[in-house]
Amino acid sequence: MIDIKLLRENPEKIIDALQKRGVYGSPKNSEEITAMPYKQLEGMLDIEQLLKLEGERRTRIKEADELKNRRNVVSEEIGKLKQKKQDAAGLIAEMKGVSEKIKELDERLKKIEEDENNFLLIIPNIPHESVPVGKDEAENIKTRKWGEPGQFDFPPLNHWDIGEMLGIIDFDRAAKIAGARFSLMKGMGARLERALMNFMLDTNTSKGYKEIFPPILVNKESMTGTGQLPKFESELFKIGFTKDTIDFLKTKFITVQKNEYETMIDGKKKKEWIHIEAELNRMLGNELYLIPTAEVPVTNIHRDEILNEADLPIYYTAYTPCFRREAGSYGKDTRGLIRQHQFNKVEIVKFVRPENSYEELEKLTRDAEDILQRLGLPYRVITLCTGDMGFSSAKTYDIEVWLPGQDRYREISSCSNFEDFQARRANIRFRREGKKGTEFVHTLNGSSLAIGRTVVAILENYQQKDGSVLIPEALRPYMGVELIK
RNA sequence: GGAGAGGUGGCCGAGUAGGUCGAAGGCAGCCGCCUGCUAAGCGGUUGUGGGGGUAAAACUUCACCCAGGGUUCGAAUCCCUGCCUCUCCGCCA
Repeated sequence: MIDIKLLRENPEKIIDALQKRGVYGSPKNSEEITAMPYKQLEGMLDIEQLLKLEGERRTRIKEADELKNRRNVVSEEIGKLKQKKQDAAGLIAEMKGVSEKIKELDERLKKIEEDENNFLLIIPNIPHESVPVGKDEAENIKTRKWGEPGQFDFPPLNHWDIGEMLGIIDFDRAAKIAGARFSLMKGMGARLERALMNFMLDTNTSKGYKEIFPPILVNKESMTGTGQLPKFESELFKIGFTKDTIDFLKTKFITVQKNEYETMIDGKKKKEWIHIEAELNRMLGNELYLIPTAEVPVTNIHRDEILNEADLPIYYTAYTPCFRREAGSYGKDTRGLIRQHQFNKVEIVKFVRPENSYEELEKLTRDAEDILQRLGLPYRVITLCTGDMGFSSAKTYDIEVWLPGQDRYREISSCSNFEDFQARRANIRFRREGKKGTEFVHTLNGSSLAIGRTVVAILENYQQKDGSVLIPEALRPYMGVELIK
């Protein structure tokens, strides 16, 4: 979330950021924004509208606070009068009116704050000044390269062919069990997943990352904290009813907010009441989401906490399965392990002081690269441009691994500094030694690495002419074999 | 799933026949004093967020005693709903 004070004082900075990301402008439905800011999800962000909301918010606060002050003062007087057994009927009558007025104002204020907050939640982060300005992935910058793509004296195969030939990946049965974009790993394939997970976790913990094994179902607050919600709900798997279903039911029942029905209790007919809208909201509030990345539960470990300066930096690493709907990528990567609804990943997450978060981003990226180096997989590092960066990120490096079967580099890790964007949403603060007040921490994370894609890289880079696959040396202790054949 | 108990400031812990409670007391922390040093002792001080105010402070005001509603002139205190924790019974990996 962006800082509302920054918006107030330097709106041009926010506008500039949105322009660089290509999402600034007046939406067509501007008259609807106040009521439903999320209607802008696919469109442009009209900052002037937001400023108007903010101005109104402050006016209303002033009005309500003055009345509340009056109520507090007079109520105390009434108390004193009553103790002295004196008459206070006049004051009480007056306060009755004041309280009603306050209630009215508070309701309006609440609505304004909801609208404003909903708006703030869909504004992306401000890119760091070092991020190249560009409109899409074509303008990303190749930052560095490690290793050279290997030369093969035979035509290298795709990983799915290798996997099926070796009998270690079974896509057909995975489709039978679950559907498209799922995989079934068998024998040395399953073993390879497990080996990579342990190898990555061991490597990270040896560098001081604390190992975490978090819940993989999380609530709405956690998803909002890291930025997946409200904007990217369609990317997530959800347990229970979806928002669409609830919204549909609401439109059906909205005219009958209170329903009476008969029920049998102890053999007697009894009338009961139910608030349908309240019930639906409650159902929606109880939903859980499958995590798309360990970033979500791990970053939310410290949600609503005030950390000590001495606790920072905090380094975590976590293995989790990850779940993604991959809506809107129907034609892409339909074969193989590249794009799955469920995949494994080892993640690293950092909570740091603001002044060294960029230094920490470099270190974090190097730590992710180190895994690839130890596995002997050639890669390059890409600095994403403003138009290609994720919603929550201020700066992102993608690491792309060389895949001979596809004759190209493919993303295997994404390392980002979110600055205080997530910390503000998730309310993660720290207190400086000897200073009053609190500050938001900076959060960072990166994959180290996506395990499924690492399997792809190993199969394709280490394939042999006879169809077998050599195991990288660093992995042999975990695999127990040197070769899959 | 059934029965009961409870959720108060960094921690412990008062406060439930509603009124001056942001909240007694203790611990921890901070600042002084004292002491050769440490400890003990003495005095003072210490929450978060929003609004106004300021160059920044000072200052001022509102809100916050799990969350959301309600009753009331007024709620930590009363009522409803939800969430969480604990104990017992049942069930279960």
